[in-house]
Amino acid sequence: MSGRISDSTVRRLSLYLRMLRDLERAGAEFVSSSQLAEPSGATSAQVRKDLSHFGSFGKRGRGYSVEGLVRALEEILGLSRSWRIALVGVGKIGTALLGYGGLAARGFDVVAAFDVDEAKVGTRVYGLRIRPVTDLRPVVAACGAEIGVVATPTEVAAEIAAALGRAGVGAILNFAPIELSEVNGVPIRTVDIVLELEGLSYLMSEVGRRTGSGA
Amino acid sequence: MSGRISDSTVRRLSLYLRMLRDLERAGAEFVSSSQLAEPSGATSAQVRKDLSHFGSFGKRGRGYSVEGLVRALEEILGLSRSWRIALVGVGKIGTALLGYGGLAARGFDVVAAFDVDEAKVGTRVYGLRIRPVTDLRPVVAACGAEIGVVATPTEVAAEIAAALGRAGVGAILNFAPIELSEVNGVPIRTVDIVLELEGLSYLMSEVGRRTGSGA
DNA sequence: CTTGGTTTGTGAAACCTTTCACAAGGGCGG
DNA sequence: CCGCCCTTGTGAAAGGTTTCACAAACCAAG
Repeated sequence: MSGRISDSTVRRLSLYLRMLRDLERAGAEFVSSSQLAEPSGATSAQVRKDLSHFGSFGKRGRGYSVEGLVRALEEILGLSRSWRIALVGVGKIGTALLGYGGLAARGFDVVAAFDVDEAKVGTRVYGLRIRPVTDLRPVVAACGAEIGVVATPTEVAAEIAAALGRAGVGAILNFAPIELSEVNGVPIRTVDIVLELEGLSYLMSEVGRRTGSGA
Repeated sequence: MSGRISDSTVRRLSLYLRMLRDLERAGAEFVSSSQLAEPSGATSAQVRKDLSHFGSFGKRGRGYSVEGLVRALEEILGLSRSWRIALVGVGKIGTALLGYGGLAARGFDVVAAFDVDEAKVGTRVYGLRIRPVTDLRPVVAACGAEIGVVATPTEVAAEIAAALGRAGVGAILNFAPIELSEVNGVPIRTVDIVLELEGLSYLMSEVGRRTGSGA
């Protein structure tokens, strides 16, 4: 058990947890690895292997206790607590995030928002007062945000990420289309919509090449 | 050469292309695999291996012609043309996408937008008229959209994705926090912000466990 | 208590991706 | 034309992830 856990495993654990919470709400007592596997497109063996990295949670012949596994996965994923988010950049994406209730519902609270635009600073967006980026460090420290979100133009994304790291966040989620390298052990994950679209573009073109020229 | 190309390879190709375009704008003539590798966090060997799946683009001793490789990658990724997008769901994320100039700038044009909300239907958002979802099939067919974007609530995401598939799109980008399985050979890629945050939550908790209890 | 049906946990095998290391090729100065 | 230096393209090795397959364990019924 244990060792270094791959991103794909962690990703699947989140998906299992989602399904488990649905099952819990529906009043299910036990669930098998094959039931758990279906919605995430995994196999039952994969579910068992994923869980086995962290311990032994099931009963042979019976499956997993829904409630028990929910608690275990919340513990593993760090979701038995809530996290505070500092958002930098209240443009289109930033605003969409502030208005997205799904975050708070899952334990991710945006507790501070920053922008350079003086016209925005001081106003309230979905109830949260926008602060000037110049106050980033003290405000992040004061409100104890653990996660920084970069929703700025590409040009300043790296700089802002570094500033968030210095301000003390433990992880960063980046929406700018640029690959940021982790600084000071602060992991950075990038959500890059254009990259996803380009991936789809490749797949569609590949099909064309395959069926088109292969005839 | 060729065969099945992995997602990670395609992803990196996009990143190489980005850097190459920057280099082209800056007037560079040639680039080496190691220069190309740096911004995407890859190694020079990986760059060469990635490219080798599609052919032989470099000159030994010299590197790759920037312009030549830009054209080659655009061809490979299907980016020497532009793509038409049909957006379903003009809520917060949908609106942010409509306003995001970065899409059109990179050849992804949103040509149709749909919503169920009658208050929104008929209005214009960033210049685009919102259509009722009931018109999805004919409108998508008429405007020839190749990519569908699902930006609806989770509950209807699967249904909308299926409808987009039937309407004739070749690929789907999904923003709802649900794993959708590809239907009819239409690939679906999901951008799941909560999943990313949970991944970061895991990493932060892991560090805590490692340093905290390992003492 | 024993038998039978079921499902976990897990080594081993298969598969896939990344890294290594070097021969082959190309340009340039002399 | 020659020799030197540089960088590609690529088999082979290493490393990682997924799938397989089965013994061990559990429950329920008789």
